Amino acid sequence: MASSLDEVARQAGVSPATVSRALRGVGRVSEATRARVVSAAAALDYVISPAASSLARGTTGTVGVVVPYVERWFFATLISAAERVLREAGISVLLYNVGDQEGRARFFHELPLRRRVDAVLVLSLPLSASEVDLLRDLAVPVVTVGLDAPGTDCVGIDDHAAATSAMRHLLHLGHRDIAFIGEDTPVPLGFTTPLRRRDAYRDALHEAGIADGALEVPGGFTIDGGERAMTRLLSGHRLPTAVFVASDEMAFGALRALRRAGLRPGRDISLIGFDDHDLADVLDLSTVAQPVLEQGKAAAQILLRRVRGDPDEPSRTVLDTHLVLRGSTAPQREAAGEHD
Amino acid sequence: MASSLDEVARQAGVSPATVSRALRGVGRVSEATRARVVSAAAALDYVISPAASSLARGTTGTVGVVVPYVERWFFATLISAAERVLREAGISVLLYNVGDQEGRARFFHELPLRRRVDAVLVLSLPLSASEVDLLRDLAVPVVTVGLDAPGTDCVGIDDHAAATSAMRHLLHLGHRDIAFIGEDTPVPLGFTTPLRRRDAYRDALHEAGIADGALEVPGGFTIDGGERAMTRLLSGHRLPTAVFVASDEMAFGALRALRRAGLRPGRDISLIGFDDHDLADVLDLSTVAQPVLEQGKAAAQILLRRVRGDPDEPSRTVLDTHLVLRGSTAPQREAAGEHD
DNA sequence: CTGAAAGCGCTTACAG
DNA sequence: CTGAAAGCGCTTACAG
Repeated sequence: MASSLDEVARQAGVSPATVSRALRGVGRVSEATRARVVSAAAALDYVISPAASSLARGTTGTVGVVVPYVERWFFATLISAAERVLREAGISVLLYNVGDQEGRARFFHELPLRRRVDAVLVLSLPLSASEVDLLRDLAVPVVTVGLDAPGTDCVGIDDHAAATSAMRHLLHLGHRDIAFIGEDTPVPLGFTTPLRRRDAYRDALHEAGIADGALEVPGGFTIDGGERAMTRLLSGHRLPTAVFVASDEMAFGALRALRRAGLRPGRDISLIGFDDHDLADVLDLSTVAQPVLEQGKAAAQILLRRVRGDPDEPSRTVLDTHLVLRGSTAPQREAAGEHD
Repeated sequence: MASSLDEVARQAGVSPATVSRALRGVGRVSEATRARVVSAAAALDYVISPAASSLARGTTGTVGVVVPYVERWFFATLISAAERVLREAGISVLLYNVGDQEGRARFFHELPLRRRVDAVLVLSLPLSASEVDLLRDLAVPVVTVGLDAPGTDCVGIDDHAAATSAMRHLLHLGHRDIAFIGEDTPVPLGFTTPLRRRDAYRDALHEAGIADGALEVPGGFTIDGGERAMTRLLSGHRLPTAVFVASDEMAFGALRALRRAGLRPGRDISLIGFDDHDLADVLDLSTVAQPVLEQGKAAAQILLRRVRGDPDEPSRTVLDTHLVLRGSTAPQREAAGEHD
């Protein structure tokens, strides 16, 4: 097995150059010759050597996909959508999962992508300015999802508008005592998602004339973090009647905290999440739906265009979101919820 | 940028061969020479060309990870664990997500892995006999998780024993009318997981003297499939008092069906799943926990050993499972549940 | 310890 | 339309 192009050439009675052309469909090759080459290649079970081809051509037919947490639904779904588009285009996907600090530091230090890929897809991996520079030094197209990295093609949603719709929903239900579970730790440049959702929370309160009522708790965008945040809210001196949680997974954790406290979402306290996770429906969680598959797909398609040489200016693609109302949000009850 | 080994050689005043040796730490190179080479490489920001190196050496420093559904928690978690081990060992991971029929057919037809990887990791992708052969033709080590593919290193759990523990739990609680949601469609060779869990279900009933009480519904291992299956059970002429669901995600769907029917898990009907999904706790679902991260990690470590030339016979690694009891299972109530 | 040389398996102008 | 030749950037016996 593993016969070479030269063997195919010998078998077909032509030169290696002709085999190369015939098999890739480039240059002028007579139909008869092409047929001979193709059947010789088939007979020998010939497979091109990607390394040799890559060395000679200078491109790799491979892209790098960088992601912080494959194991989380959001990222796994993005990967799934992107990988599909790329695979169907005959492009291989190198996966780098670098959510933890050291993994990420090492990734940017060693940059295993160097000379290995034709393009890079960064999926909601917070990037510092110097990290953006490092990626740019790769000298290949970079497409990002959920970031604002200068010089890259950006795919995302309007986080502020989406979060605002969640807040308006709660306000329309009569809630005025609304808490926010999100992230307030300083985040790397360009990863504005948590901040935008928080700003929308603040702005909505402000707009409703209850700006001084802001109650924000960090949840770290994990299930456990969401649970801790909600537990903190439950043990605070002021119990909100509703909570806007910046991600569904944090909201799942919050639901667990409620269950443990014997409280029923919707009835005792309203909860709205963000994402429309696969399981939001199972948990009866109201949420802001964002098109995750579509974002992964769009990003991959842009990447394909870039790999094929599209010279346009960096693009910005903003996809739509919408509210999905379920049992976890309900009108504020007249009597209850007044703790202060 | 992208300087070559030759430039480093010139800069360091040595031959390319010496640079190659010095940088990779093979062969005899004097300390002084090595230092000169290293600093020249650093000064030139030299990065080896993977393609050239791979072509010259015949290995790729890359492994292929094949998986049916990245977007599902179980697979995403396996990937995460395996990718980490491999990345930390300096090995790149090519991801192939081929759950759908066509994608999978095309994958095995084109075998994009050929000449591209040093080894393959197959994560719970049902393989037919001919597919196993195709992988073997790759002539690289193959490690599998959750399969019984001959000639490969297998990592997994004892599905029969694990499922038996779930059944025993239900039987101990006094349930005798126990249904099973799993998969009964013919599955490809070697993917015995669904069958083993089903067999354990049947065997347990048999052992308990209620063999004629088997009630099996297919759920396709998806959330929606689980919901449909449970809905079917709920509309059947015989309502079980407990259900063993062969995966947590199907159980989540089943929970949704229960909620829609106004039934409460644990009180009205007992439910036990399989996996201990991240969200099983949030949903208060009793389940059989299997060590997913550990399986991914173990598989990757075996893969590493193989890549490094371990000539041992194919190995079989079986990891432990354990019951996790939560609110979705409860004792059979004396009066209720008698429908037939 | 170090270098010259061949070779890994393709691709691509350049001729014809 | 087809071929000879150089080149892509490493690695590895083989000498010394």
